Amino acid sequence: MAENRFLEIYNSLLDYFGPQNWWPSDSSLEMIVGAVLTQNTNWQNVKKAIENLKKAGLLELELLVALTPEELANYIRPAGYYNLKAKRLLNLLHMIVNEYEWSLNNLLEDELENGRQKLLQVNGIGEETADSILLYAGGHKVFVVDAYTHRVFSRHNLLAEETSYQEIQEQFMANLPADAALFNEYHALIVKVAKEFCRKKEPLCQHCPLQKYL
DNA sequence: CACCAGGCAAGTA
DNA sequence: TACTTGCATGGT
Repeated sequence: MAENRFLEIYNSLLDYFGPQNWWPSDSSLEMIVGAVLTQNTNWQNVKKAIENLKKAGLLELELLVALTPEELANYIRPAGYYNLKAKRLLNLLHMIVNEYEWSLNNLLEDELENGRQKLLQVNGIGEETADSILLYAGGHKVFVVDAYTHRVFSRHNLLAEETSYQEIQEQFMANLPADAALFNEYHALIVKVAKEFCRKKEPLCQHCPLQKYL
C-alpha cells in the first residue's frame, strides 16, 4: 500500500476499543496450555477446559507430564478436539522437559529464533501457536497472525486474499515499531474488531471503526 | 437445523 | 506443490 496504514489502523482500534490486556492467564504455563487449546476453538470453551485443570490442581509442568493422553483429554474435553489436543499439549511439554531442562522459562528466555525453531519442531505447534507463545508468554518481538488478521485486512483491501502467514507477518513487522507491547495489543485488537464487526456472515462493516479504510 | 470458533498435520493426486 | 479432510465441544 502506498502509505503505512498499519500504525494508523492500530491507533484507530486502540482509540475505539481501549487496551485488551492479553493474554488472559495467571501464569506462563497456563498461557501455553491455552495457546494449544484455543486452536480453531472458541475461547469460552478453552476457559472451561483450563478451569477443569485448575480445579484439579494440575497446572504444573511436573503434574501435567505425568498424565496419560487419555487422562489429560478427560480434563480438556470442553475445548474440543480433546484427544488431539491432549497429545499436542504433551508433545509441547515433553519438548520443554527434554530440550529445556524442565523449565518453561528456559524456553521463553531462549533467543527468539532458537525458541521458534524448537516450538515448530513439536508436532501440533504451528506458526500461530508458536508466535503466540513467544509474544504473549515470552515477550518476544514477533507479530502473531491468525485467521482474523487475514480476514480483517483482506476484506478491507489492505492485503491480498492469498497472502501467506509469513508475508502478512513481514508486512506488519516492517511497518510497525519493533515493540512487543504494541504487537501484543494490536493482535488482541484485531481479534476484537473481527468478533464485533468482521464476522464471516457480515460482509460489510457498517459502524466498524475501520469502515473509513474500505 | 446450520454455522462458527484466537489451527494443524496427514492424506491424496 | 496444492488442495482436501479429520479432529469435537458449546454457543448463536
